[in-house]
Amino acid sequence: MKASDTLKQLPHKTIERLSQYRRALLICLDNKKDHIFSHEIAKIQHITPVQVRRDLMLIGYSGTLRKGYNIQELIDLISDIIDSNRGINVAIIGMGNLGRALLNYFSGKRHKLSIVASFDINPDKIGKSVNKIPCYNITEMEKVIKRENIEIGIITVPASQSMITAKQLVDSGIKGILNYTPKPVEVPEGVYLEEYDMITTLEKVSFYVKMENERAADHVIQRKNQGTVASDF
Amino acid sequence: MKASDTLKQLPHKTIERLSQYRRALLICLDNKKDHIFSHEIAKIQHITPVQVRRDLMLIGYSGTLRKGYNIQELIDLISDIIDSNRGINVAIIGMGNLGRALLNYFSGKRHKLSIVASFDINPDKIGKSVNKIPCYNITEMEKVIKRENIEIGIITVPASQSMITAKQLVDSGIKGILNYTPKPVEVPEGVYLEEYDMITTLEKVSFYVKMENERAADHVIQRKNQGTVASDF
DNA sequence: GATTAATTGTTAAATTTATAACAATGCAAA
DNA sequence: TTTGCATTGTTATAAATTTAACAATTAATC
Repeated sequence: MKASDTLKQLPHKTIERLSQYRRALLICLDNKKDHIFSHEIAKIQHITPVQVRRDLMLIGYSGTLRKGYNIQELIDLISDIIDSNRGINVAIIGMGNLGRALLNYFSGKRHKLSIVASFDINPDKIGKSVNKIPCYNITEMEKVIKRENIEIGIITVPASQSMITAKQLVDSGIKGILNYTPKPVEVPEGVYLEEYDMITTLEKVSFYVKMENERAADHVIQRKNQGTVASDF
Repeated sequence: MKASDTLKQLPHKTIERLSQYRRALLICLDNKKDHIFSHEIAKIQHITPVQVRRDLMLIGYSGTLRKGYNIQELIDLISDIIDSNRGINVAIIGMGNLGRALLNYFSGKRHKLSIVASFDINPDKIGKSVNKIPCYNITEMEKVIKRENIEIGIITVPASQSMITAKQLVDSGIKGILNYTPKPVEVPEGVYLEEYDMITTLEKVSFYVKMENERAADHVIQRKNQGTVASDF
């Protein structure tokens, strides 16, 4: 089995963490250190050192005993694995606040992942540029996507438009879609889809805060009961 | 064991899906149907019907055989589970594009989860309102958080400020933090933290698109090789 | 009224993911 | 130089999550 085959079987969670390791390592580069221990990476990412070592084992990277991992080497290896050699072009559909936020956020962050176009229906936006990325009319989607060799589309239109937008993207030959609207879309086999709705994350935080509140309240009740029992003596 | 204890042990993934089910069900409410099958929910969420049924089993909800689940009942039950009775107040720290996007996105969406304040350091923003939510100076954070009984903070400041912001939130007595910056933060025990970096999701899509491209290229090579072999005869 | 097909609810099995255990190694201190 | 200790790499175990299997049941059809 080729090395590339092994990489194809990397656990999904490992892929996510590799992206996060690289991000953390890029920040570490500034700090004049050239090596980092598994427990240091782990601390940053709120996970265990074992998990870090196991992930690195899976991608075949070896550190130096009692010295840790070479930061630059590790960044390069992770980049080899998760980046595409020739680079991948991305478009954002919907230049509202979220679209602009993503555009600012990504601009120039990754060599191999470039946002090269945005789309909107608002005439005030069409024809202008944000961060040097031109905004096209949505009606030109297929033409631009093919011309610019765009493979990934990020959907940040209003929820009511998410499905039609996904269909347009698919019809334009897109390979992957990242949907930020709260309305799930459907894509045919062969198009990779990631749904990401921000309300779910907030509701999850809310749930665990609620749980913690209730747990704390229960403890108060228990202490009160104990107190009552004790005073009976 | 009390029913509430069972709920405390709901798998994390089930919590996330419950939030998503509710969102989907709320959309379905419009469509004049009053019942929905597990396979219909599953289709919307890109998961299997079994998973849906199993999640609903865990929260103790029973549907009607061959008729499905009552949409309104199910919405109400999920709300009972994931919402806090008395409601939870939320603040957004950082009124850039992302902060504004989240504010617009959430406004009025959930009864029990209200964004009640935002913070920034830009004098042009302080004192004004977006979607009727006032923007305060970050220096007033502790005062406002205590006065407004804010329990959750969403961090959308520039990455360089994420750590100091998290510390301020913790010092103000926050219970949960949702960090949207690419720089992980640290919080003490008892504060629930969810990191969400948008670049990880995009890089994951990118990785699987790359893999699919390589797989397709491999197939072409295989076909070519087969062709070559065949032509030898 | 009997039969068929579809759907739920639940237990069991499989898969995925995370953690623990520990041998091997080599740096640092004695 | 030797000893102790921290750290890696890896296998084994455990936990979490998903999927499968299937009995039970009821609505619709014949």
